[in-house]
Amino acid sequence: MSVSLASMRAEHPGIFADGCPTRTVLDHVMGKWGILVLLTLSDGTQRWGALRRNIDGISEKMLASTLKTLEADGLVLRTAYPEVPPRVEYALTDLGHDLMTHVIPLMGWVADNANDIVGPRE
Amino acid sequence: MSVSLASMRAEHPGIFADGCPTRTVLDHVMGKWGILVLLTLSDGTQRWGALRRNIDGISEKMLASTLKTLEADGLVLRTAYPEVPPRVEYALTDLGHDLMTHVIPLMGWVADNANDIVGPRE
DNA sequence: CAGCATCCACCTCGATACTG
DNA sequence: CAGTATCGAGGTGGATGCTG
Repeated sequence: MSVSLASMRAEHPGIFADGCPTRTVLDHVMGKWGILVLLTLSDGTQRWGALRRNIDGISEKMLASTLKTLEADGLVLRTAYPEVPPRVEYALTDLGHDLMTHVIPLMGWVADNANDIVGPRE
Repeated sequence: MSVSLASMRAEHPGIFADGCPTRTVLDHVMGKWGILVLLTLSDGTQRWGALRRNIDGISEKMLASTLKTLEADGLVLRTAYPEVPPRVEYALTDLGHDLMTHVIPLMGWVADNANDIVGPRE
């Protein structure tokens, strides 16, 4: 495991350069909604409607496109049941869970420190 | 330290809701450039010109506005020396270093897995 | 229920030029 | 060297209405 940008650069030359895959991952995962979707799914499999309700402020359009991107990235698994009415469930893949292993502590830090950062100003 | 979204919600009711400070922090830190600036600064104090060169693809405008936001957030410290020619140095604050403690491992994971995520498709 | 299609307002961002 | 000012294209994302 790398412990600094310099050591990461030593292992992966050109890392984080323009056009590097890491940039794409960053854009997908770190975007406005990506993290919130993944975070919500880290609580367990959920249906479309549940996601929509649990992620405050997200529109159907953004939920759909975010889920599609994350599914294509192999972080989210979509399972549609051929029933009437339709039922579709979303869950994290193993890769997604692995990612959240690192993201959850970060979110914990953000939750603990958000008021110190934003609070004094706004 | 929380280990799940549910436990975070137990500690901080309304966390990650619309308008919650965590949303603002997420937008600042996780934006396209915020993470890259913080990551570059985690290697140590750097001057404006060095940052511009080290962060591939960033424009002067975005570097300026990103630095201003992060400085206002208390994550980055700006020090201007009253010299001719001007010299300005940027460094992480203690809060910034604390944040990067959690971000660096995540970036390591991204570096190791980016090809698995993006590679097969693009 | 779980979406997709369309429209469009905003806002981010890059390019360029200029300043102390 | 370290920025600021201005402009304009393009993308993000919200609102609405419709479908299987």
